[in-house]
Amino acid sequence: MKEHKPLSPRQQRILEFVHKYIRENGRPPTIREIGQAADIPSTSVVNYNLGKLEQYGLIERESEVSRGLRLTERAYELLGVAVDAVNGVIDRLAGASRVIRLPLAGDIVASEPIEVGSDGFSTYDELDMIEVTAAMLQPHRGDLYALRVHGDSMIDAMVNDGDIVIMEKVDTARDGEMVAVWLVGDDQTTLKYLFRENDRVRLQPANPTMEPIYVPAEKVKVQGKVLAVLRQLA
Amino acid sequence: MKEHKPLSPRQQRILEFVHKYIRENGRPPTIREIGQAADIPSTSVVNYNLGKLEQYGLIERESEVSRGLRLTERAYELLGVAVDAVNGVIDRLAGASRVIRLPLAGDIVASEPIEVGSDGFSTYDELDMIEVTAAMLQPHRGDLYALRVHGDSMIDAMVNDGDIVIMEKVDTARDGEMVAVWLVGDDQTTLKYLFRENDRVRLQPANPTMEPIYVPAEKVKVQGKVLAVLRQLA
DNA sequence: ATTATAAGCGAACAAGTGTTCCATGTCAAG
DNA sequence: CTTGACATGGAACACTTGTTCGCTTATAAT
Repeated sequence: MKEHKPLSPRQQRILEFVHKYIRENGRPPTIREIGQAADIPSTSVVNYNLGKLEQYGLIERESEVSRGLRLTERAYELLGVAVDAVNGVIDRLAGASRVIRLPLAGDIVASEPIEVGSDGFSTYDELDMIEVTAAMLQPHRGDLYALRVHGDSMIDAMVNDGDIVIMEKVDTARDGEMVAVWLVGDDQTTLKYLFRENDRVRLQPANPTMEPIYVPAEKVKVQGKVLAVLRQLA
Repeated sequence: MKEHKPLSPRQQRILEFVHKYIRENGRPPTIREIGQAADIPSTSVVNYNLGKLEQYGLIERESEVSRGLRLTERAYELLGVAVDAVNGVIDRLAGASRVIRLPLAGDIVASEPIEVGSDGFSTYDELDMIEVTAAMLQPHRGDLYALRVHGDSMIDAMVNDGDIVIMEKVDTARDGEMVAVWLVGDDQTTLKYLFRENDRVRLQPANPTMEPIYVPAEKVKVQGKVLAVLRQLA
């Protein structure tokens, strides 16, 4: 029978961190990552405490292997996650609609109009999908798709190179909505807030320090409505 | 659109091995373990082929991190595990939650430092939670939390009033990472890319048309690392 | 046949990560 | 108060693991 003593606060923190790290990163943490998370400045103290957790049967270690650490069944019981895990899975399966998968339909660059298929994107390779939580998106009628921004030309829209823009496939928009428009004659796609003023259109940049542009209405082709912008930092 | 070519036999073997190894070991394999399993005697050939799989969107890698490798959704689908038994589904869901709930810990404004609870955000109202898909986030060690931007002061970070910033609670950062820093003396929070240069810090705006600022290192307090920016359009 | 590109390979190097050493501090038992 | 067990911490070391270099071979395109 393995020894079973109360865990020290540090050991408790280590165990919880390891569990969370594995769940969120798909691999165990390093000694140094554990030390940082548990406020232990010395790798030897982390090693010592891991030795204790191993002695208590809560973890298994592999010698001289990077990330050679795993939680045992006993650890999961101690952490109370067996039941939580099942409930979590049921919750997630039931709530599957909370994640929406969208086709990453291509790039958006200033010098080209947005090209999308006319049949609901079924022509796209289904493997290029983006997942977003439903809460990120407004109610919408048109099909949704995602575009990745290519280049610095969308800076006035507060959109960076590499950002992902979630679009609704519409060709009309209400005043105040942010849209992707193709400017006929200028041969340019731009993302701006759209306002109709008599027979021209005011296109208002998202950056409040920048001035709007005014374009004859017939030169503005709405190509989609912007619902969200997603930016991952490398 | 990501390149999508038929996988070479070696790439197929690598992918299958990686999947099996993760399932059976609870962590990704090393370059050398992959080489041994796929009969590839050279780590640079393994590295080359992993680069190809990454290019095809089948894996994600992390530079200079041991076992810094993960399979993407696309890879799981290509491997045909989406139609596997419930066990497989639970395995995937338990192993990599697709939705992560984060506390919306408050606002970020230029004139105040970021204030976060010291006890893992348990003090926050559970109704103020943000959900993001796991794919949006880099692997991380610190706790995560979300802040809503208040005001126009983050424009140089390409972040708008009302945007949500996903933060990792760290107080140190590597060069090139985007961080929230409190500038002592200036009484200002700013979001910028951080680079150390001798005894001062270069803070580089996200907007490529803007110039960096240089600050003595002791006046820079890192308050968190920016992992993602989410923007909902009204 | 030639050329360009893709893929392969061994070796060295760089960086990450686990282990060990040694000294010090804390605490409980006697 | 002393002693022994336990825990801590910094530093160095040993080893693991990822990346790069320079070259060769294979394959596809012309």
